[in-house]
Amino acid sequence: MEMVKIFKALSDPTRLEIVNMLQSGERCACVILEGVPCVQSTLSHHLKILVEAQVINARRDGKWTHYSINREFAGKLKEFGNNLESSSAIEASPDCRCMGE
Amino acid sequence: MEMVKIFKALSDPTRLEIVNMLQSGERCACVILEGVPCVQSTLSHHLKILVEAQVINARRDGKWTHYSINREFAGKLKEFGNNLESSSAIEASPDCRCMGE
DNA sequence: TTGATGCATTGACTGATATCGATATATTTG
DNA sequence: CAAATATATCGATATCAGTCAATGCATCAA
Repeated sequence: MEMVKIFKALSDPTRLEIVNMLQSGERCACVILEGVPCVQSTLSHHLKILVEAQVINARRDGKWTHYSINREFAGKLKEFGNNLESSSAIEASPDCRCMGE
Repeated sequence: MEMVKIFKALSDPTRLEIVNMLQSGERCACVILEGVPCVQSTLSHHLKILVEAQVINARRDGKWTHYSINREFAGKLKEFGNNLESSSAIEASPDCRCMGE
């Protein structure tokens, strides 16, 4: 269920764009806003979803909030990919019911 | 946009369950149905979304259709995770407008 | 060819989600 | 304190997505 929340957070073009933007380092919301095709309130909403899914971190600094990629999230996603890659090597389906007929 | 489609496909509990199921090898739809809390028509819908996102492969074999993890997808996801992990090491935000003030 | 089986498609319903404008809150500056 | 700035929240709306029952369409077996 945790991974569902992560994938849901990533399943929006604007939010994925935000994540890409943060790949070059921490950014505050006002700078992110300049690179995203929506108004401030919508951006705030997207950022909240990304934070709640623990995809990104929020760091409050006075007037500004700075956002960055969450390392643990990056690790989880990599692990998920690794597991998939090894399992996709399995071609047979020994215990598929259909096979026994 | 391709990754958005992939993440959208993975952002549903039932579909993620299907992907997990396929980690132990290829399965036909009738077997997948047994491990999933929905009726056959709904399952068919979910499988279609996963196939269209190229998350899984469909292999028709007479009456049955067998599904398996798509290797290329697994690679893409791993790569995405790798990129994130390296970029998340960057703590500074040298070109954030807010920093210069 | 007829009936049974596996899977796909359609249509209707419902709940979730993205979006925006307006407004609120918090912080800094004068 | 008042004005300005950065961000968050709220309320409304419109579109999207998940679910099911019913039905369609192949394929296989008798």
